[in-house]
Amino acid sequence: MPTITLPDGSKREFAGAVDGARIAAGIGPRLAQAAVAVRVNGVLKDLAAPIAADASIAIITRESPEGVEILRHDAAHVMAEAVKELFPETQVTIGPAIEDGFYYDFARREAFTPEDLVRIEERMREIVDRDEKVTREEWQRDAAVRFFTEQGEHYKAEIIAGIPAGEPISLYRQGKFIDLCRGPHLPSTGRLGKAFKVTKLAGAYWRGDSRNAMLQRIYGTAWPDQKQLDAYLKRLEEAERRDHRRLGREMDLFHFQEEAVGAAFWHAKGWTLFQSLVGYLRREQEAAGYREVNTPELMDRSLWERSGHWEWFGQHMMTSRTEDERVFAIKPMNCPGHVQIFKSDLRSYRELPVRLAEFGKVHRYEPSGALHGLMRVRAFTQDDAHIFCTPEQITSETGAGCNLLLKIYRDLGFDDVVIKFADRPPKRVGDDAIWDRAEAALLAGMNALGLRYSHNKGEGAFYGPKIEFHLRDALGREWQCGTWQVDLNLPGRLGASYIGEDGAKHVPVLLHRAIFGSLERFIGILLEHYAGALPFWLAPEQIVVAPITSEIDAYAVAVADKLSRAGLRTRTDLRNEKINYKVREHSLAKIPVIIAVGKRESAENTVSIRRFGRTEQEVVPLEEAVRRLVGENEQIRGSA
RNA sequence: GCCCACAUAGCUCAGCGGUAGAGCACUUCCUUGGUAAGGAAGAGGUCACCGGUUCAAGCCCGGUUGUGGGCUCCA
Repeated sequence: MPTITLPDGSKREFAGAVDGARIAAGIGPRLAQAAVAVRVNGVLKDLAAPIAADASIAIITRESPEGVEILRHDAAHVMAEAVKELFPETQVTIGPAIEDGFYYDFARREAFTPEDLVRIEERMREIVDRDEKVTREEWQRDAAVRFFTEQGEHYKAEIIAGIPAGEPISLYRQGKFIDLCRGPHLPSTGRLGKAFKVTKLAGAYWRGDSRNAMLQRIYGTAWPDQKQLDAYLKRLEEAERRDHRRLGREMDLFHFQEEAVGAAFWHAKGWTLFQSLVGYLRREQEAAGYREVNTPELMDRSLWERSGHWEWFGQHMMTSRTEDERVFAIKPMNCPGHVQIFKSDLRSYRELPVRLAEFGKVHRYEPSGALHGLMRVRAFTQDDAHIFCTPEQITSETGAGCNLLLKIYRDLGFDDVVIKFADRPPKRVGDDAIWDRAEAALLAGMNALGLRYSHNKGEGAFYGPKIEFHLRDALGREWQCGTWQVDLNLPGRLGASYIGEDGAKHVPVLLHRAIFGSLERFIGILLEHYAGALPFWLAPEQIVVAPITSEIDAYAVAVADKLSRAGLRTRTDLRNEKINYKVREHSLAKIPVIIAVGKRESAENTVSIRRFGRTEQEVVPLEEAVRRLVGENEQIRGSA
C-alpha cells in the first residue's frame, strides 16, 4: 500500500505497486499526456518503473528542463534506430542530449550524405508514427558485452566492458532497436512528437580523443512543440544575420584572402573602429596607472628558448630565417618582451608595481581547422599588460584590475560578465605552498569587491592560477575575453629581480592581464552583439549629410565640414539620387545619424536629423545639432 | 591536424557535358526628387588552382589551396 506524496504535499494511496503513468493519469488526462518521466525520491525514472514503497514523486512534463532533455535523448535513440534500419552496417556509439538538441555518433565505413540526412529524418517520423513501446531491461554486464559483440556493435561492447562488473546494465528496447542507456526514456516513440529536425553532419573522435577513430556525428534539434522549434530556427537565422564575417563585408570593415590565411586586411572603416577601441582603452589604462610600451615583433630564438616558449609552444610559433642563418621568432606573446623592459634597469621595491601595457601584435600558427573569421586568427593584437609586483601587492592589484575590466565591459555594453576562477592544474610548476598563496591572493582580491564567480577546478595555467572574464552577448552566448593570471614561472626563468627593503634581490610576481583579449576577436564580438549597429561613439561613420537637391550641395558641404571640425566622423552624399534612396542606403549601412538638408534648412540654417532605427525626424538649428552630437560622442556607454 | 560539404561577376545566387546567366552594386545619360529602391543604356567572369577522362568540361574523376559546419586544440 504505497503512499505517494506529490510536490504540493498532498498524499495519495495506492493498492499494490503503482507507477508514474498511473499517478499522472489519476491527477488528470492533460498531465498524463504531457508526462515524460517521474522523479521518485529525487531520482528520475521511467513512467513505467514500478513504485512499490512510500515515495515523494514529481511528474516530469515535456515542457520542464528535465523533460526537454529526455525528449532530446529519445530523439537521439529514434535517430539511431532510423540509421540502423536504413544502414544496417552502421555501428552505434553514443548519443546524448545537448543544449538545444542532440547528436548521435555513428561508425560507418561509408560517409553519410546530406541526402541520407533527409531520409533519416523521414524514417524518424515514421518511427514516431509507429509509436513503438520503449521498454527497459536489466542485463548482466558480461552477457551484454557478448550480445553487442555478436551484433557487431564493438563500440557499445567497449563501453559496457568499461562498466564495473556486478553493476546491472540497463538496456532500452524500442522496436528492433536495443541500446545501452541509463534512461529514463519516454514510454513510447510516439510521445516524442514531431518538433525535431536533423540538422547537420560532422566528424567527431571516438571518446573525444584525436588519436582515436573519427566517427560520423549527426546533429539534430528537438523541442516540446512546433512553436518552440520554429523559435529556435529563427534564432539561428538571427545569429546568421549578425555574423561578424557577413557584417564585416557589408559594412566594408575588413576582409581575408588566401595569401594571408588567418590575418585580417583592415579596411579604412574597420581600422577606424579598431583605433577607436585602442584610443579608448589607452585613456582608461593610463588613468589606471599603466605605462604603454612597445616591444619587437622579431626576436632571436635564444630568448624564446630561455623563456621556455620554444619548447612548450614551438609548434605554434612562426619563425623567420635570415641570410646568415639566424632564426628569429615572430612573437606569439608579449610577456618576454615586457620582462626585458623590466630587466633593463635596476628595480627597487619602491617602484613596484610596474604596470606595462602594449597593444602587441602577435602571430600564432593555429591549426587550420581552428580558424574562424576574426574570432580565431593567426595574427592578432592583444591588449596585453604585465604587472610586476610584490607578493603582498597581488590582492590590491587584483581588486583594482577587476574593477577596471568590469568598467570597460560596461562601457562597451556588456553588463553580464561571468567570472571564473581557475586553480592549479595537475601538471604545473612551483610548489604547493606558493600556489596556496597565489590562489588565496587572487580570491582575496575578488572577495574584497564582493564579486560573484564560479570555480573552474584544475583549469589554471601550468604557471599559475587565473581569473577568466566571460562576456554574455545579446544572443546569450558567452565569450571569454578578459584574463587575469599570476605567473610563478617566467620572472624567475628570465632572471627578473628587484631590490627589496632588506637590500636583497627578490623575484617579482608577474601578473598577466588582457581585457579585450584580442582586438580582432573583440571587434567580432562587438559586431555580433550590436548586430552591426554600433553605439554612436564607436561607429566608423557617424553622420551622413545628404542634400535633397543638388542646389543645396554647398550647404551640405558646409554642414559636414562643421561636424567634421567638431571631431565627428562625417561625410556627405551628394549623389544624384532621391532622398528616399539615400535614406534607405544609409539606414541599411547602419549609419547612426542621417542629416538631410533641403531648401528650408539651408534658408533657416537648420538640419533635419534622423536616427538609425527610427523614422521620425527632428529639425534643429545647426549650432545646436553640433553641440548635441558632440555631447553624445563623448558619452561612452553602450547598451545593446 | 581530422571528418563532411562547398568554391560561377564586387555581393547573393541560377546553370550540372555542347564553348556563361539573373538581381543588387558599378559607369554614362535623362530626371532635382523632402526621409527605406525614379527611368534608360552600358561595362563587368581563364566558372579557385593543377592534372585527367571526353570529339567537347563550371558541369565527370583525382590532387592542391581556401572557405563553412563539427571534432581535437586554444600553452
